[in-house]
Amino acid sequence: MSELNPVHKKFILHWGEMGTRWGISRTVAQIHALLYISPEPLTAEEITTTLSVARSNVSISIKELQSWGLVKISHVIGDRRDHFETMKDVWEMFRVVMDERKRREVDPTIAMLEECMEEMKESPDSDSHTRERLEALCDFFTTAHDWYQQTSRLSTASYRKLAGMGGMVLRALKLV
Amino acid sequence: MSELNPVHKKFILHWGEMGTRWGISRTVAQIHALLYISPEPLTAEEITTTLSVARSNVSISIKELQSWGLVKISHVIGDRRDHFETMKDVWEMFRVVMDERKRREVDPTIAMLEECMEEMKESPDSDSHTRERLEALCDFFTTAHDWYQQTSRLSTASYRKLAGMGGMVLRALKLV
DNA sequence: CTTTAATTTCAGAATATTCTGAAATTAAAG
DNA sequence: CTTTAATTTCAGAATATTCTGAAATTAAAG
Repeated sequence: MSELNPVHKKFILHWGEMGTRWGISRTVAQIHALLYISPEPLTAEEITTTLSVARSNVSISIKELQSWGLVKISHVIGDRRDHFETMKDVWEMFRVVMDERKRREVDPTIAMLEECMEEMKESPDSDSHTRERLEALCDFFTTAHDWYQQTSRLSTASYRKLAGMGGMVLRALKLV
Repeated sequence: MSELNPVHKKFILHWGEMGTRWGISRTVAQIHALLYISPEPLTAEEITTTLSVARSNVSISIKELQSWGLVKISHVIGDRRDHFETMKDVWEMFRVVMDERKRREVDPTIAMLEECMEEMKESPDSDSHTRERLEALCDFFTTAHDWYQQTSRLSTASYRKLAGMGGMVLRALKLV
């Protein structure tokens, strides 16, 4: 895995670019891509040489991936270095990312909106327009949050089943 | 709307920060927040003074919001300036954002994965591990894509209904 | 305890992004 | 056509982010 073929390169570079569009640093996303296609866990040193980035950058980026719950340390007997690997189940991977984004961004946003609405109670007559808008947003986020709570713990197989039945479900519910 | 009260400020600042976490510039997100809570369309000049940013920054940021389909121009008789407004339906708003992100990021990623798989056909025996991983990713994205195609055109009311029935649906499908 | 490999920290360099202000352009009004 | 308000463009400043390389720390091996 230390010499990348053209397909490896293409995938890793693309994944790195996508990362930057979603607020993830390029290196973090590239390391994730590399670990994802690597047949076995890699050491920090191997990642360094394969991606041509500084050793320290790899260290920090791996910490970041660990904080997202995307990378785990594994060890090899007779080798004292840390080896890193990422989950291979794509559905699980996206669930982990969604969970973390919910925790980091959606939850604080709901909290902020509730605080706003609390503060607006003190001057109840004025600014009914703002109240209305913030209520609509809060309502959206809490509904989405509830839906997510109900579905996020489904197994990969259930997700697939649900996705496959999409059209049927909607028709049965007379939503289409 | 040119003098912001504490709740307005809180909301706009928070929305701006959230933007940066998702690859949107702070000003772009703040303008979106301001227009969202504004009872009527605003001119670029009004946005400039309210948010204390350069006029040119407002111009560029509004172009960006327009490219996302989130901001529309409206006109007032007897006033030759452009007035800007954003949609007030939150569900519609997120649908528009999802559509655009799909177009800009998911579609190119699926295309990239398909290209990779095409290129790997030429050396079919080697690297079955990479092929497997890329196939899993491609499968995930296309399934999610299909599901999205089926559900994204639902009305706001249908979304709400579906979200409300979440648990029931899953039980009926024996997924829980 | 000493040696050495592995890892982390962190100041500052490199880079990328965002923003400003002046100049140029566009277009409405007269 | 001329004037003027409105808007856009864009070079470079300001800022934020990412990355490097050296130094410090940690911890395994002997």
